[in-house]
Amino acid sequence: MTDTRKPAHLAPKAAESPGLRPLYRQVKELLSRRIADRVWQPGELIPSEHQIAAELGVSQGTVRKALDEMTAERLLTRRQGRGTFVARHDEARILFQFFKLAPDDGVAVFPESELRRVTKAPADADERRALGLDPGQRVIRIARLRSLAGKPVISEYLSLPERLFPGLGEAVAVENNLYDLFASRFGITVAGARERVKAVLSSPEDAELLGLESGAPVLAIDRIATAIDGAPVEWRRSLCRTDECSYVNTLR
Amino acid sequence: MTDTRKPAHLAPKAAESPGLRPLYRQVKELLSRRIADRVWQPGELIPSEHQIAAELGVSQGTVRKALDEMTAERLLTRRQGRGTFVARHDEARILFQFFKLAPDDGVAVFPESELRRVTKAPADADERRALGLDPGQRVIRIARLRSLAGKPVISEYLSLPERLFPGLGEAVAVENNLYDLFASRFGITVAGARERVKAVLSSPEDAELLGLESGAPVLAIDRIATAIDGAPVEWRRSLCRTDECSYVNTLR
DNA sequence: CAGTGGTCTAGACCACGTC
DNA sequence: ACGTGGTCTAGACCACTGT
Repeated sequence: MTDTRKPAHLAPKAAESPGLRPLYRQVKELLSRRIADRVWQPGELIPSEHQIAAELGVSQGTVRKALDEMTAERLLTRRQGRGTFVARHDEARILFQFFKLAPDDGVAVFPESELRRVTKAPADADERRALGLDPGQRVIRIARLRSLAGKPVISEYLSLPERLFPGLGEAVAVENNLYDLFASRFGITVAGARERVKAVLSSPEDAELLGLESGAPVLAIDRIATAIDGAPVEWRRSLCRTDECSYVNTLR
Repeated sequence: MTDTRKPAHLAPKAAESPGLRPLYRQVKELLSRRIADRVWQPGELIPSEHQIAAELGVSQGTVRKALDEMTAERLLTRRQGRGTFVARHDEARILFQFFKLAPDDGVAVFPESELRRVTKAPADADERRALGLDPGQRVIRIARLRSLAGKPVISEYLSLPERLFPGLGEAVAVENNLYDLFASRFGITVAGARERVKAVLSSPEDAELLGLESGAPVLAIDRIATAIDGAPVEWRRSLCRTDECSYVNTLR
């Protein structure tokens, strides 16, 4: 702490502007930006509440409220006695936050993945709509087969904006945990997603991949994943056989 | 405030017991019990933070933290300038919290419901497992057909422990919003649920009800709903055609 | 032991809704 | 004007972690 300048980026409270935001939200957004901009990187220990409070010229309680909300949004993890860390996309987190398919008997595990294809092409209409792209922008298309306990369960198709993932293609072959790869190689932290689930009849190709008779019913999960700033960064369609597992959702 | 006795039900902090809980959690559980026991009823205005703090002999900040968590769990709703209210199961809340089926184009609406059957019988093995019942305990079975914009979309089968819902059967015919009925007639507040979703082939009966060819794929949603205290109070199985709507889930 | 996050307190002022 | 919840502060002590 040799440098204790007060940025005073924050409006103390009663600014005359009508669209007024609480101090702790300003703190939260300032700190979120540091994560999004990789000033603070995944897994890193960030300064203590005291230090941040002193740096920004606000009270520790205000910083705490900001950090609490960021922790609730899974941007941070806090450990009493140790400090506050930028959250990482480890498999345990993915499993809890993003992977909703669980076996009907037994405990959920992270699936294995077999890469089938990686291609690049101009985004089609569906991809442009899902990812908010302009005509002519290109996407990377990935097809892979995912298995639980050695049995193929998910045939998955992803579309990624090529602009956000320059040079992806080799790395995806070896990396099973894609969101961790997005963060470590491309600086893109997936913060949330919206899924639409339907029951459909499997295509002949997917049925064969999954070891089903052609025309068997499968779950179709359409996901649009978004980064910290809310921008869409991935569109994926997962076709799942659900004879021995289910899409599990807890409503609270 | 003529009565300012301090119950002192609360261990101030450093009780010698090892399984120690923070004060605000003790407050939260005490207040949650008042809702579960209907001392405070749905829609009712509860005392102000100040009054509760004085009654329990804790600071306002501690009460606030308890109320904040209860609000996050949708037990309460707070309105600045008005006060804090016990949450009600109005249709808007159900739609947001418990009804995940949304049309692919257009905005989500609460479905209409047509009652098909109400019967009572000893719980079968599946029902006993789902609802935690002992052999011999009875259930109420309800079958109904639910529609969006006049089109049948969900064929639904419910099993309810008869012990919890004495005399249910007539009321269910007129009431579309079941969880509101559970609360107002039987004092049971549904607080959460766990759903398992699969893709299956529809039975001939369900296909006919939903206007599908026999064997068309449908979404099967298995739900176990729990009350404030965590006890299972409802098991339902919903078979949904998803050609024009989807099961929508937001991951954060 | 020092440093961290976690809890708790007491009090101030603000924004909102009602009277 | 008054009472409500919402924000912000300052400081105390506790519980946990590493040295």
